Amino acid sequence: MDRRIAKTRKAIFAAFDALIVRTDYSKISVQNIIDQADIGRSTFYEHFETKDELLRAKCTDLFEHIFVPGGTEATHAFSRNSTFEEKIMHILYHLLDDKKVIKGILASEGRQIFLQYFRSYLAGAVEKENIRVEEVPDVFLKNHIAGSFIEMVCWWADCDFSESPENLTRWFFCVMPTPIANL
Amino acid sequence: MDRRIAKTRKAIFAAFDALIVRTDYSKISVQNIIDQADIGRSTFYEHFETKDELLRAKCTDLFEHIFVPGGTEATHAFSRNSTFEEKIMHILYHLLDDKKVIKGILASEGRQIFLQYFRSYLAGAVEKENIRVEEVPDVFLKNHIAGSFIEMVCWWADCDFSESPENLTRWFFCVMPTPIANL
DNA sequence: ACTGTTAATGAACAAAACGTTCGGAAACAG
DNA sequence: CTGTTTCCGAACGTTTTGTTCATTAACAGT
Repeated sequence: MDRRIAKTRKAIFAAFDALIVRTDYSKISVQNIIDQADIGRSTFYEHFETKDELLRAKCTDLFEHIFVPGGTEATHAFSRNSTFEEKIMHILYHLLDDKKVIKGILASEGRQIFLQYFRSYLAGAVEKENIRVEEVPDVFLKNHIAGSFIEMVCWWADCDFSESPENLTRWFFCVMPTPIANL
Repeated sequence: MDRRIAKTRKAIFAAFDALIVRTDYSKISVQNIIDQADIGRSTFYEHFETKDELLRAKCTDLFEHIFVPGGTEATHAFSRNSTFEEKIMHILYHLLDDKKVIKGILASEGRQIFLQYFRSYLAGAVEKENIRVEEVPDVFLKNHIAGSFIEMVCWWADCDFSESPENLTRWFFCVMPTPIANL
């Protein structure tokens, strides 16, 4: 509503993005963000209690865009009736959009918070697919699928996203247990 | 050699263990460790430059015991001629020995450092197995195997290690791509 | 047992980052 | 036009950090 609020938030997020691509998260002080955003000290604290909370807000922002169908943008649609494979690829394409920021976060101490959000959103998505593998408990399997996917993305970021989402998706299904290929 | 050094190091490690099982890593100050270990302030800094370095030393200690065959103790032997499956189980049993500390670390901000060490030791172990899956690059596959294993361990810790290493091992091979079961 | 070396002590210090407060200026909504 | 909300930024107290140093105690080798 109030343009001032939106403006300040935007400036803070932009400042954070600018800093995270070139500085380790742990080395970024609140003052750095304030300077980069060109706002007053108390203003920052009126918006976020801590630096971590800012990162959390950033993650929410990021993953809402990726996982929530009715998001503001319709860049790559996440339609409810797409296959599991299509959903996987959809996520990878989205991550590619913010690759610099994501690589920055993953390479820093912000990684943990980021992965926590990633995992929780991903768990929701995996939950919806009805996947079974004989002799293996469901919770175990779900953790394995979400976990492997996350590990793959981390690996992807490590090598600067230098593989196509198509390749990743194909390989991912190759290393999944046999029953999953048939979806 | 010098008993004083060994004594102090031991006291610091013990203090760290005692604190990590009941306090989040990020909330533990160097002073806390000093108080718990009952040593002088400067003494701590003569042994470790930072709290993180202490955690790293702790991780080295932990994983050397698990992964290096010629370790001081021969509790569970990690013989070179055991199968991949046996090695997996061996690691799980070792982790169980320190479950409280490991759970503490994994639930805190120390998680990242811990996992970094875990990953690097594990990569070495996976490297030695000659594993292939058709159509999938080796580096990808190795990352998948090490990554899945780590995710499994994190999940295990999350549910308080309330599953036997035997079960975990069995399930783990169930969800691995087919060619791996034949080893 | 003697002796030169090394470690432990803890008070004191400077520096950094944090999070809060507050009075005044500017922007907002209706 | 007006009452409300946000922004500003200097100032402040707090916490934690990592270092210094003179003193005391423990050690290893002969």
